[in-house]
Amino acid sequence: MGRPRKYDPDRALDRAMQLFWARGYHETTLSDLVGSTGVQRYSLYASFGSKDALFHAVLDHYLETVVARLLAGLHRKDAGLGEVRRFLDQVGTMADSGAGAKGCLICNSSVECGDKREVAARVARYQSLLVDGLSVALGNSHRRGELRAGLEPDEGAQFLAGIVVAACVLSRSPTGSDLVGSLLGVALRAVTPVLL
Amino acid sequence: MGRPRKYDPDRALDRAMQLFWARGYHETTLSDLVGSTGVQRYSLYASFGSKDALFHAVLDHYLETVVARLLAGLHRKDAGLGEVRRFLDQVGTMADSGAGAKGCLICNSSVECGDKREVAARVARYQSLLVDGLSVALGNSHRRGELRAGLEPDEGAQFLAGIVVAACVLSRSPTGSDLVGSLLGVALRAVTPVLL
DNA sequence: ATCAATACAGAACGATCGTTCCTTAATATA
DNA sequence: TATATTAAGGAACGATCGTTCTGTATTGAT
Repeated sequence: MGRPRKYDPDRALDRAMQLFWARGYHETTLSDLVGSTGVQRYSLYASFGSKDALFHAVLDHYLETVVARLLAGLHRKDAGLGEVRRFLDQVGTMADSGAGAKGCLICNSSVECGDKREVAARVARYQSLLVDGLSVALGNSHRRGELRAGLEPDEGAQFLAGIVVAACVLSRSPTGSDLVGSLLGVALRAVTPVLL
Repeated sequence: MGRPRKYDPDRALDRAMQLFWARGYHETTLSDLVGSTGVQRYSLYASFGSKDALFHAVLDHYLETVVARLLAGLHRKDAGLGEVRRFLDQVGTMADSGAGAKGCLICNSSVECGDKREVAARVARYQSLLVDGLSVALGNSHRRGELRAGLEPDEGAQFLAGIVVAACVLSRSPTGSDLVGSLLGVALRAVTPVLL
């Protein structure tokens, strides 16, 4: 009953995500969101409650779409070093996307407002998704003898998770993105056997 | 001539640095700075010009004090793998400093407002200081045969610079700081010879 | 056709931001 | 001692922030 809404909330959520991703939480204003989504202020509040609540919804949306898609390969039961390599390649490609690289929304938000409980929870979830996926893949690799000698799968997973975070952060700065190639290359070699 | 100022500008700069470091640019207000430095608004403007200008001065101050002290060992002419190890140990200690870990002011600022020219310039300077210092040390190590076979010094320097950035970023989140140990440990092993 | 319910559109709100003005106090110099 | 100069202290400014209110339009149900 009542007048039907003229906009698609999911579409608005996606546009809001792009904005927060590119500009960060503080530099994204309600006016920006209104302009980019085409949804009026009041309607945004009716749908999401507040700027903070919208931001949290955006973080969840990011986890469910961008992160899930990126980690899909790693969470396969039989994932191995091949999936790890493909995953790192994807990260490298994102970092190489030029001057407009936005990095990772979760990593950015962790630095910018990680002291807020609701954000910290999403950051924790992101990190555990990342570490767990890598851990599964490296565990399989370990059993198959594809892993660097002396490297525990969990240790390698924590290491590579850190590498990914670094790649995301570095990709946001013009001078930093030059480092991503070496970072990912050496990291991958560090987990693969010497004779492979 | 004229009334002498009651405060020490350098002391104020240092207090301002602590505040920006802990809270970031956007969440640090002029009122916060007045409260923490004990210097009145007008005097802050007289000394530094604006919030932005103060922030840039703070970044320079950070580079000249915190970063310079941290990199001092690496920039010694005869620096080698020992200095690299000590440097990474210091980074790890900073990351382990508990829940109140602030990470690195430059890395934080790069993520939060790296799109501003004045900030990007400091970020670039930071990254080149880091890479150059590591490059010198790894170059010496290479000549002494202390470096992992097949690893170019410059490539290793870029790799380790990325590791440092990751450690700084991860140290700001409670769940991330758990990863720093593995990150630094595996990274150090990745640049040292297998039989060492 | 009428009514209840919902959304739209935009004005307007209080709070807070960075910044500046104004008065008073304190010093160096003449 | 008188004066010029600079800083302190605090009120006040315009702008912009996130948020809410008001009136109108548009639908489903009775």
